[in-house]
Amino acid sequence: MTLDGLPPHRGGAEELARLLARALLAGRWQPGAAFPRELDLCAHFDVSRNQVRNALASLTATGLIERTAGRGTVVREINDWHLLDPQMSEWMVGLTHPDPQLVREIFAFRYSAEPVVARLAAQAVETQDLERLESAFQGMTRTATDPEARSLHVEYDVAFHDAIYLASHNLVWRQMGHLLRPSIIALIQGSQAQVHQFQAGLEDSLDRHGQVLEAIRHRAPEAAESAAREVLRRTAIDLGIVTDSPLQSATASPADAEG
Amino acid sequence: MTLDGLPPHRGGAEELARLLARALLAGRWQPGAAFPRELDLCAHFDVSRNQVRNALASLTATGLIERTAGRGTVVREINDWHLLDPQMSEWMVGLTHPDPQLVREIFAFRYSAEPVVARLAAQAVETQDLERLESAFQGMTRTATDPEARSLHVEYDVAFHDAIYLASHNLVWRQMGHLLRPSIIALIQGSQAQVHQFQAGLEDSLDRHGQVLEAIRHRAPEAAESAAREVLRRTAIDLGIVTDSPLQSATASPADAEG
DNA sequence: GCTTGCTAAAATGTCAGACATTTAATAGGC
DNA sequence: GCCTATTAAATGTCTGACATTTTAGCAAGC
Repeated sequence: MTLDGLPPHRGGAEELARLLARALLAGRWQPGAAFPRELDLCAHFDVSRNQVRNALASLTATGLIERTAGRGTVVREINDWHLLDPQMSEWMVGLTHPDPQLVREIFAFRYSAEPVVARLAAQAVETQDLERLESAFQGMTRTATDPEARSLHVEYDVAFHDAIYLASHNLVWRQMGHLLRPSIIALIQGSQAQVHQFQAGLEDSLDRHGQVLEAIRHRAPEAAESAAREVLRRTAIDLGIVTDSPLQSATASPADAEG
Repeated sequence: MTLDGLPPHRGGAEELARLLARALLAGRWQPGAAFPRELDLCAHFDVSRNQVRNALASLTATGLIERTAGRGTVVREINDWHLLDPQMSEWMVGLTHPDPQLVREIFAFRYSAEPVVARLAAQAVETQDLERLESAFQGMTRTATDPEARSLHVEYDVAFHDAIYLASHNLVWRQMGHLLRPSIIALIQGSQAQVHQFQAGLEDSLDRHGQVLEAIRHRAPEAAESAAREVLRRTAIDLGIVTDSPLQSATASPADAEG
């Protein structure tokens, strides 16, 4: 596979890295396949070798590619990707055709993790966290009825979930807020077709979010945990993931992913 | 703070990055403080600017430092560290004096997450996963009685827990196996003093690990979840973390970390 | 025929020096 | 006193040459 069709780029090595990363995330190269050589990239994008090397260094750090002196650059398989790297999340945002498997896997993770995080949040929450949660929730409410403000609504949605992770007051958990962004964005893109249905579901979704907020406000761990689970059930529907126990369906049949 | 006392290094930029990272992890510089300039590092370690820049690029990617053209390099605070980056875990291994807060935070995470992962593992486990688990458990058993083989025992311990994460068959969860290594290593180092007590506790620990294995083998999610929790309770004791509800104590008092 | 070893090619890795850009401090003019 | 140019200091970038690692090919020798 060559570089044909990849758009030109303006700006530094970051832009180039983003470009290549998104091509990789979209599955443009098979795992194990050879990645273009440095000089070819220099020629194709008309940039210095320095920029190419910096960009490739980022891709290496996120586990997308593997480089060996003398042999060249090869594309790594999806199991080796550092999905928890914030950089990776940035690259995923706005991906026009995200890998459906990736969306499912990330959601399955959230479905199992987020209730626990909500429980922790209810135990550790402080004033500042509540302010964040309330602000985000109010933003969601305000932008719910206006179809024009959908992208803004998504931002508040991300902020709300991120606030839950932050409220856990754990150094590790709070880093995972990044994962929300691509996941929620994918949600919004997937449901572009059925807007009416979307509007109907929004009320339900909003209500469930509110219950999480209330549970955390009252420092009720059990309630927060189950309320968060309810939110994610709603999200599963919107994502088009099988409605009953999406967790099972997403994790119990990876036999073909063993290689 | 200068570079005085940092040992010389032989070998590439990776070694240099490791050296600097461990100094940062050990708290040699205060958050927000200025990090040495490129040319100073070149002079002190007698390496090319290229190597220094490559090393600093790694530190930037893991969120340890922040660089700005013209201003210089500053040390970031612990909240911004990418604790989930595999690179970071590598750097942490064998840290002689790990930050106690860090150990507590990582353990608090494991305490909340690992039971859920064990539950998933019991649902998604396959033959290959069971083989990994059994192999690791047998290794733990074999090396339990011999005080000489303690470091080997730790390796099997890490392998056992990693196998649980792998058995979840989720792309996100399975990446977190890295977090185990520094956590478990810290455990072994912390209990170096009371060896007798250690030997006594080992039997208990081993027994609890075995119950997790059995629960997963029988595909019993509930049992796996509570068995995993029991393992971590034992670990909490060995880590010297407060025995009752370590989760609370580790997360409910971060008021001083707010800045 | 098989192995061994040398050689050459191709790829990534490293170096050194000059130059560009960004930022902050400083001096001067009004 | 405020605004603006100048200067210094730091990181960022470019370029060309060279080093190192890996692979493949080919040839000599058993």
